[in-house]
Amino acid sequence: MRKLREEAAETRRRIIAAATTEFRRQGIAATGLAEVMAAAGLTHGGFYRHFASKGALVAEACAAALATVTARMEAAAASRKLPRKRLKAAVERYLSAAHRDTPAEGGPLAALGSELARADPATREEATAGFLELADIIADGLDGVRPRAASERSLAAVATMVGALTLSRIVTDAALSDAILRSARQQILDARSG
Amino acid sequence: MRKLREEAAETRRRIIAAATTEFRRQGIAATGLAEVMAAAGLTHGGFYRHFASKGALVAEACAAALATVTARMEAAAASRKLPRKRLKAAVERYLSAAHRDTPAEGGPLAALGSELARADPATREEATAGFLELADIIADGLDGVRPRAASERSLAAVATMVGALTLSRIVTDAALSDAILRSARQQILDARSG
DNA sequence: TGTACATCAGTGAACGCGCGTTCACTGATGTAC
DNA sequence: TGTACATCAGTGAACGCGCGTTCACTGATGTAC
Repeated sequence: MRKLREEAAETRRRIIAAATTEFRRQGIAATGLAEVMAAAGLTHGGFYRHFASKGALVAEACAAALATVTARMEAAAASRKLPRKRLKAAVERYLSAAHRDTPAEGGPLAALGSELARADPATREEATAGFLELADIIADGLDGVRPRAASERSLAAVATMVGALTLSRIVTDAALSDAILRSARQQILDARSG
Repeated sequence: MRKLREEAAETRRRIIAAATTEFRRQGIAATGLAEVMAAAGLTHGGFYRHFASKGALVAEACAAALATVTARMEAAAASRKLPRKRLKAAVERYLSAAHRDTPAEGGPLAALGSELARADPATREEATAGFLELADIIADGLDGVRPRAASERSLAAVATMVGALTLSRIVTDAALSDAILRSARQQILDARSG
C-alpha cells in the first residue's frame, strides 16, 4: 500500500509533530518510538522508512520545537514597536503560567534541558542554534546597550528564562512557582537598559 | 549471609551514593537499578531490602545530591566575611567550568532538571527544599537589599544559575559555553545591590 | 495512451536485550530461653 | 554463658513487559517502453 510521494512527506511531518509533543510531555528516554508512531496514527514498523534512528528523530523534533517557539516569541515581540516593549512582550510570554502549564507545547530547552545535555552532537547543534535565535530576540529588545554587550547579556537572560521555567515546573508549591516566574521576569526587564 | 546491622546501613548509604552519581551522569530514566547496584558493588536482587521502588531511591538520591551541593556552596560562602564577597564566592563556584564539566558530582537541579519536573511528588518536594536552601544562600549575599526583596530576587538568581549551567552543557561551541557562564555570573553579581 | 515491472510506504511479527520487580534460597546475625 | 531458633541482607534466577531495530510481505504508485 505505497502512498503518494507527497503523502509520505506529510507522514514524515506528522511523525515529527507527534515526537515534539511526546518528547516534551514525557521526556526523550521515557518515550518509545511505538508511542510516537501511534500518536501519529501509524504502526511502529514504518518508522525506519523515514528516519535512520531514534536519535535522528530527536534531532529533528528538537529543531522543529525550537522553530515553533522562536517564531512565537518573535510574533510576541513583533506586536510592539518600542524595543523595550518588544522585550517585555516576549519575556512575559515565555515566563507565563500558561507556558509553564503546557510543557508539551512549549520550549524544548526547558522541557528537555537536562536530557539535551546528554544528546548526540546533531541534536545539541540544533539546540545551540535555537538557543542563539532566542538570545538574538532578547538582545534586540535591550535598547540603550551596545550590540556587543546586548549579545552578551542576552545569554544570561535566556539562561534565566530556561532555568526559571524548569524550576517553576519542579517546585511543589504553587505560590513559589509563580514567584519564580515573577522574579525572573523582573530581573530581565529591570536590567534591560542598565 | 546476613550482615551486621551497621553494615546494612552502610550498604544503604553506598547505594544512594552510587545513585547520585549514576543518575546525574546518565539521567534518571536512562539509568537502570542493576547499574546502580553494580556501581555500589552489589547485585540487583538486594535492592528491595533497602528501598520500596526506584522512585523512592530517586527521591533520596536527589536529596543527598542537593545536600552535598548546598553544603559546598555554603562552604564557599563561608570563606569570606563581606556579604557580597560571600555571594561572589558561591556564584563563581557554581558557575565554573569545573562544575559544568563534572555533572556527575554537581547540582542535580541542573543535571536532572527536566526529569525532576516529571518526577513523583516526594522527589519534587526534596528538590523544592534544596532549591529554597540555595536561594537562601544567595539571598544572604544580597546586601543593601531588604530581606523580602532579597528573597524574591534570589529566586531569579538561582534560576539563572541552573539555566546557565544546563545550557552551558548543551551548547556545542566551547566559547559560547564559557560566555553563558560568564554572562550569568555577571548578571547575578552586578545586580546584587541594585 | 496502455502495459509490465520496479519502487517503496506502511504493516505486523519477530529479534535480542534490559527494564523494574519478585522470589526461593543462603547463611551469618540477632534474640529468647 | 550456651543453645535453638527467628530474622533478614544479599544472591541469582525468573517474571512479564517494552525497548530499538529488522524483516518478509502488501499493494498502490511511479516509471520505462
